[in-house]
Amino acid sequence: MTSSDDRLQHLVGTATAIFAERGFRATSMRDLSRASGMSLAGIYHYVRSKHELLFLIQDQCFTEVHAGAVAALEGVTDPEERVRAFIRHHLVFFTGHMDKMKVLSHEDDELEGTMRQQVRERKRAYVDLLWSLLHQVDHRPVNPVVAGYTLFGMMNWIYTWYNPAGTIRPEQLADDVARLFLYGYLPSTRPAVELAASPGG
Amino acid sequence: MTSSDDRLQHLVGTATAIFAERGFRATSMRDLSRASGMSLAGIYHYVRSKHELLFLIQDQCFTEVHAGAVAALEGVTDPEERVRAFIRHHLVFFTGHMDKMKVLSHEDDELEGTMRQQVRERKRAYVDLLWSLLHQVDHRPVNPVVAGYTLFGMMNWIYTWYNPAGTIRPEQLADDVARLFLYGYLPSTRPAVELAASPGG
DNA sequence: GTTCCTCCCGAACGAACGTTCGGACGGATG
DNA sequence: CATCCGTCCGAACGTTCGTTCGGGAGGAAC
Repeated sequence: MTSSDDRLQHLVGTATAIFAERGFRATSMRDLSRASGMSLAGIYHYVRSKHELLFLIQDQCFTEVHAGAVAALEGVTDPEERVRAFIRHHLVFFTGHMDKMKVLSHEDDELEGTMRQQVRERKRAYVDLLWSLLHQVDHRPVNPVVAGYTLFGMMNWIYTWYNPAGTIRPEQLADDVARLFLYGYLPSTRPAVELAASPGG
Repeated sequence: MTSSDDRLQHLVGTATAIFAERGFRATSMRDLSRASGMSLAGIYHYVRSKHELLFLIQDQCFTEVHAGAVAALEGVTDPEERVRAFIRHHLVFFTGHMDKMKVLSHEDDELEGTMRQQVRERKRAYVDLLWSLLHQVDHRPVNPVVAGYTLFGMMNWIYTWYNPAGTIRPEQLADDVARLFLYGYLPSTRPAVELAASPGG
């Protein structure tokens, strides 16, 4: 009888959509009740509090995106290609799950105590993965700490402007960001051909 | 008798600090009353609503940062240098006014109606300024829209990690980000000397 | 001395919030 | 049949919220 688990996941999904649209604080349990079809009190059968709902979203999402990144790196050996693979996976995942990722990015500071700690740990694991990738490519003059946070900024900021229904395809976005981060905005002396010849162009 | 204006600015300053620390929605008017030394009702002598307080912060800050950028560009003619000057100004201003800028970045979607519209216009003017700068440098293969939003992501994300009391100096941060955006993380074939020789190093 | 205006506040208002209480329903168990 | 347990809910509880009300204090105007 997984129907109980299904109901919980339905609730988490509804909460994700509304938290993303309206923000965590601005969303009331009555909003969630209305949108999920459950009664106000019924929600508390599945979840201890409103904060636990946010915790479930963030915990699941970090776990998912971390596992996805690890899988995307499998078999890729060239350090530069590994960075590119990380960026590509992050952005394709992000654009494919905008509401989850917006809740991850925008409601970063709402949890407290144990829940906060556990999400922080999952986040740390994911961030450390990028850190290790960045240290394994040659980066002469740039502070790698600044570079890492800056890359996350490039990628995570998209929840403020990217429209999945628009003309920019996720893979194209991922390639642009990867090229931007690795080679910069100005035309470099590196062969542009090798970049334009990437699959799916 | 500017003492009334002073009191208002004191209030706006207090609100900026608390909104930045706790978030707009999580801050109550009673919090502001306590922190500003004014009575709860007294606040409403200076301000029509809690939202107007947020509006004043955002409106003033966008105006200030836009004017600062225009001033920073004055006399700079080389297109590439103009982009670098914009980045440098944005980051030095940001690191120097972290609370204002956090409120600008994080509480972007809280206003409604006329106030929202006016802040949106000020923001538009500032963003358009960067847009025009980016179009005037050679950027062969990269989508300028993606590049512009990405650059803002690089810069605005710092409110999530940068510690002004830490070891990274604002000017160093600004130079790193500028170099990262223009030339990328990988060592380019451009002379690194010209970058290392920038003033203040 | 009366009126007016600016500045300011204690106290309250109505609404909305997250959460809990007590119990209803239905299938499984003995 | 009685009992129990997982599922679910209407109604309420206590709190906090943004805002308003009615008025006081004090200086300026006439």
